[in-house]
Amino acid sequence: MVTGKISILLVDDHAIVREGYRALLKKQPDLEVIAEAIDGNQAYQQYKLHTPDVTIMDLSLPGQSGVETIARIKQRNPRAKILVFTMHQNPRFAAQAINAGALGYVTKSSPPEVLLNAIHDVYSGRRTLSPDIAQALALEKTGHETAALESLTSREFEILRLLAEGKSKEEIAQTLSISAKTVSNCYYLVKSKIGVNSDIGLVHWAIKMRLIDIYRLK
Amino acid sequence: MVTGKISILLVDDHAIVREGYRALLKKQPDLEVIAEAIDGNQAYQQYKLHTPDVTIMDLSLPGQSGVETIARIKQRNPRAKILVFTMHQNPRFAAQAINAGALGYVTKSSPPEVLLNAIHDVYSGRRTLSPDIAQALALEKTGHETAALESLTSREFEILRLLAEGKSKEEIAQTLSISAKTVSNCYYLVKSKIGVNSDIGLVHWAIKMRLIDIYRLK
DNA sequence: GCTTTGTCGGGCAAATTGCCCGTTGATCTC
DNA sequence: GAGATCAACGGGCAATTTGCCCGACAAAGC
Repeated sequence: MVTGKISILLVDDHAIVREGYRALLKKQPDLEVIAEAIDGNQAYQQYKLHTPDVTIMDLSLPGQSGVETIARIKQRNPRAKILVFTMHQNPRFAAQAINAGALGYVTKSSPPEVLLNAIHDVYSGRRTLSPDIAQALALEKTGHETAALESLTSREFEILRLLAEGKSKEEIAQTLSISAKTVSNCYYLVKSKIGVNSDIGLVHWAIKMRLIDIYRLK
Repeated sequence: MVTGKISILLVDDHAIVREGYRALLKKQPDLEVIAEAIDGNQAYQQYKLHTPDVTIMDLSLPGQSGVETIARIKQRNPRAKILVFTMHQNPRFAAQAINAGALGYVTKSSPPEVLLNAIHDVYSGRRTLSPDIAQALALEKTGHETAALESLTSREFEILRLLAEGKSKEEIAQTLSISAKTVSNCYYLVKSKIGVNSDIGLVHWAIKMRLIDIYRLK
């Protein structure tokens, strides 16, 4: 950048949050917000247009999800530096975002300094997690219910999530291009692995494990 | 107030959002933030201390929920003017908040002017809803979801709740001293009445309708 | 009176589950 | 590089559950 400042693309659908960003970042002489977006598509377009040094992104966006948007941006530019800034304290969300290519993950309940530090970390290519998420991820490893979760293969996990979200086995079979029978078998394995014996138990488990966001259903 | 300004208590657990509020409200000569709180308890204490003209409150707070906090404040001072400002676009949340005593409900995706207008409305004792919520509530009245809920008989309702909580049909049959077959038939009727065709859909529906409290399960 | 409505259950074909199996291909190991 | 392991896939089939029908009975409404 000619200015020597770190250029930032902000992605958040809440006006008040963008207002907060501007107020906060304006005080920082080395940071400059060069563009904003309110959903995943806009974010991608703005990214293409400006190629900012750092993209700060919320995960709950209207339409295309934050995780999908991260993946899209990373596909275009694998060196894109993306910092997730979200209200979700669920370590699974963090894991998903990082897998999709985010370099950092900070929760909105963090103090402003944590965000500012994270921006600099991410700009320098360093991975960064806010303390609450780091702790949650560490604690999650020790819980016994998560033992079950980790025994699931990625395919099982995927199918479990789709089922818990309410997709039918046929829909899943179609979207994944596999037979309904495989979905059914996989479902059976998942239920025995997580120790439930009904669809309803499965949904409860998925909710307790925060695999699905019940407020975003339909 | 001696200042002649509208005094405001801000309740939100996200630092960036409070930052946004300050930046936004600072531009308004007639509004003044006199206190902030990051959870329900603090909100109540600050309310007692300052008795602000208007309390702006998020619903998702750590610990005690926003709705409970509203009720507590209203219990102390029934004339308290509370404006809910939250990300939740679910009209059921709005209905709950209003029942608890909130005077207004604005979503965080609303433009800043909507929030500012709402503050003035609430200060003047007028009920106010952001357009998206007003529309959703209006639609909900006519929507067949609540119609379905009201078409259920008390027995069906009871069985639906037990099922959604994860009880098996045999357990329900035993506790209600009826045959499992009757539970099954009832279940069938309920599903057709509420318009779902799977156990999972039923749980989702029950959650959306707040029939069960998922965080209180086991 | 008579009709409606809620609760209760039987019956039975169709669909689904529970649990087994084998095949493939990738990765790991010795 | 031969052999073991394991994820992903899907077939088979008995046992269960479902979807959707039916009728019985009692209470409430006109």
